[in-house]
Amino acid sequence: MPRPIDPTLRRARRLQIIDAGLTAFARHGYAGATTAQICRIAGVGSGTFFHHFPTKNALLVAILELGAEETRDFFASQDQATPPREVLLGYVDHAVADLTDPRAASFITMVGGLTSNADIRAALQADEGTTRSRVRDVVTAAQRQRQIRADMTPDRLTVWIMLLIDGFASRVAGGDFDAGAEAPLLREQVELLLDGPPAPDLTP
Amino acid sequence: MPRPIDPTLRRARRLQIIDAGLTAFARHGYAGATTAQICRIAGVGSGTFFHHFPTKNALLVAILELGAEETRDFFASQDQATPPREVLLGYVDHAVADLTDPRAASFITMVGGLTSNADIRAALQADEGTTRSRVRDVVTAAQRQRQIRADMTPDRLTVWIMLLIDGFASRVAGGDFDAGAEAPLLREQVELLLDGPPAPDLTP
Amino acid sequence: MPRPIDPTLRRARRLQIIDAGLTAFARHGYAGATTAQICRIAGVGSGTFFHHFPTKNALLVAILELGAEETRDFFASQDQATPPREVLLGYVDHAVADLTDPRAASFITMVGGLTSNADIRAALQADEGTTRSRVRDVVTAAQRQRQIRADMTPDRLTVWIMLLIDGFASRVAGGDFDAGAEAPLLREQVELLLDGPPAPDLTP
Amino acid sequence: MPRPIDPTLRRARRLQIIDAGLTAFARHGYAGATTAQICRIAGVGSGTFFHHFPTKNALLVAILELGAEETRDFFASQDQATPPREVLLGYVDHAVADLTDPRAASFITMVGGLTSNADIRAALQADEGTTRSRVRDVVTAAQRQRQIRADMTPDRLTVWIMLLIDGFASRVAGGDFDAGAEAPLLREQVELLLDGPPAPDLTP
DNA sequence: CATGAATGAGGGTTCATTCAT
DNA sequence: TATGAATGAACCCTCATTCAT
Repeated sequence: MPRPIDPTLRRARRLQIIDAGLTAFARHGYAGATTAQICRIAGVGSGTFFHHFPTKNALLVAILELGAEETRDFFASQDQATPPREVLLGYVDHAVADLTDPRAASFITMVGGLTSNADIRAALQADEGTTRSRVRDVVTAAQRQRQIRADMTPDRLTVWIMLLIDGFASRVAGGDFDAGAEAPLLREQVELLLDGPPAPDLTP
Repeated sequence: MPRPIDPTLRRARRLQIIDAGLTAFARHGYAGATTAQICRIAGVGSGTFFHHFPTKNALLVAILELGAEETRDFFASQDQATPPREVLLGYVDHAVADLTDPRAASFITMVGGLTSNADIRAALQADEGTTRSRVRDVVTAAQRQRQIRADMTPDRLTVWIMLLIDGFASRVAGGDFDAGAEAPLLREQVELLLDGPPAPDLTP
Repeated sequence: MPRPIDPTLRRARRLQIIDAGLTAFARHGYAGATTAQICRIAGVGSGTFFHHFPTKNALLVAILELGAEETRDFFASQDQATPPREVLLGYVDHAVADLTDPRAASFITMVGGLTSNADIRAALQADEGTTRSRVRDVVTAAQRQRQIRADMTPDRLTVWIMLLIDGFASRVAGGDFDAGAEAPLLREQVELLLDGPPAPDLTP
Repeated sequence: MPRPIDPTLRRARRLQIIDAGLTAFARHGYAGATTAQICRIAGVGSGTFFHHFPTKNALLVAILELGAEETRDFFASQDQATPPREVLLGYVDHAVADLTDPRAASFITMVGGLTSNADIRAALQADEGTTRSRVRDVVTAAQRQRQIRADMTPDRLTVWIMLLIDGFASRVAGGDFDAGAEAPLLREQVELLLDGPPAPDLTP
């Protein structure tokens, strides 16, 4: 007899473990988090963990991929008619919304420091690459429509937008910051970046 | 037998190990770096390591304290006559200069994700506190002298300055960034922050 | 609900798993082979495996018993009229024929090193005992009929015959040997054993 | 201050662990023996084990290499004047002497069944190769001096000598055999092999 | 003071076995 | 009956730390 196994259940277990991993990684860093902790948080046995993820590494990669997917979804769901500048600011809001979960902030911050392992590095770059290429496309469009400054390459502007978000995440992770309350200032800061410094007053 | 040990030598060994620790922590994260690696990099035996630092923890704390001391030195060496606004921008430059060492960038980024251990957390907060109180004092002075915007509390402005530096560090650590080349834009962005958005054009 | 299960089918499944076990045990040794490997080779799920064998141990025992049964069958099928010496040499040929399957050679070799587990040891001894008692009976008969040397006890001769077969298996397992090509030499060697060294030439 | 560490001590510890490994491997097979058992037998902590051998694999390899070295030593210490035939029989005696230690017999038997791991396989082949090349050289010399049969290639004769020793080991390991008591018969059987079957009696 | 051998708790991972479907 | 998800004991190995030399 074949197996009437509900794939939804499997998916759910996977997400349960992914969520636990997010918590543990955010709390203790990657190397500092133990699979035992993750299992305890997820409420599963160690065997179950490795039934779903071949290694601890793979769990991290899965988390990153989930994040990349979310990013892709965000950009895919944007109305083509929305002005690119609005899309960029919308992305910032979207990112901030994620950072409302302090675990996400810590996770993002700690993930930045991961360089030792090869396949983690690869996954990180893939994740970054996803975001960056999406953002850069919108930046390029916005420049073409003269909605933002044109004196910086799209790539550079993209990196700076991500810089602001990273810095924001870092502060949220540090706990000296309420993501919600500071969101408007982040938006403002991004707009200042997109507009560039005001032209010097040349009135005689 | 007396100990004619040259305290200079001892200090040198200490710094040698501290430097190795910086390298290893930056490369593998705190938990990921092993004392064996650190010893190898420093060129000392494990026994020597534990002669100078009772604990791996203690090494991290020492590195943080060294950083805090540098920060104190920076502010202590400032000419009282320098306008506070200039001091702030000078601090940003100072921070960027540190980040030219990619190890420093990685270290700072990864240190942000450390929350599990009690005495590390304490050392981190002490380090942060040092910087923050120094910066806040200067911010306060600058506001009093109307050199920067006054619509944000000194604390909030301080955090945001540090946010920009953290974001910068994160991007340097990520490798998509040349600290030297991007420094001017960081300065510009800090100035935009300090000035606030330009008043809307009210000319009739 | 009745169980109209075809016992033939069940027997087939059993053999399928037994065959997979032979392969896996030969390839990785008993402890080194995993039930997962065996299941994969047999093309069944782990649940099915444990439906047929309560234990990995039990599978090994079953394989051994199958071998013992084959041995019993061989001797049972011998024509009573055949001279015992011929039966012995026939048994050697029979054993070599089995060893043409390199899995069998590896299996036999590795099984020799199994001493830790109690019920495995018991099964091994039972298997051995079967062969040994059958061979010994024939040896005894051959001695009585003066077809082979009489200066060794039947038991000792039996062990030495098995020694030659074991050594042969070991070399086949090692891969430096083609069972078919070397079979005649094994036969010759057994005959030398059965005859003993030639009487010294006493001719004046 | 440098280290006055006695390298003899290190060597002794190594041998202590090697001996424990021999015991454990012989008793439970390679995969079946646990590093914990080995440590217990050797009377050292697990850390010490891995201080001396990077892996369990490496321990097995070390044991094999020790054996190969012994074999080399045996042949190196042979007087050049000894007739090659005597050297061969001397080697057989030497091998039997080793097999007096039942652990050695079990170890040799179980090692024959190891094929899964790459570097173990390599070490095994190196070990085998050592013995085989030494034996073959002597066989060749003996043939040249017409001390043994010439109707088999040196390689083939070599393999058959090793076959007899392997079979002997297997029976010692099985416990149905006293190595010392059976040694003469092994010698006899080897001689039968070296001489070949007696020429058929052609006297009319 | 410097060294590295020794330690053992703990970490990631494997695997025989159970059981709901 | 057949399946494979779930389990946790046990495994191999790592690593911070201790201590005799």
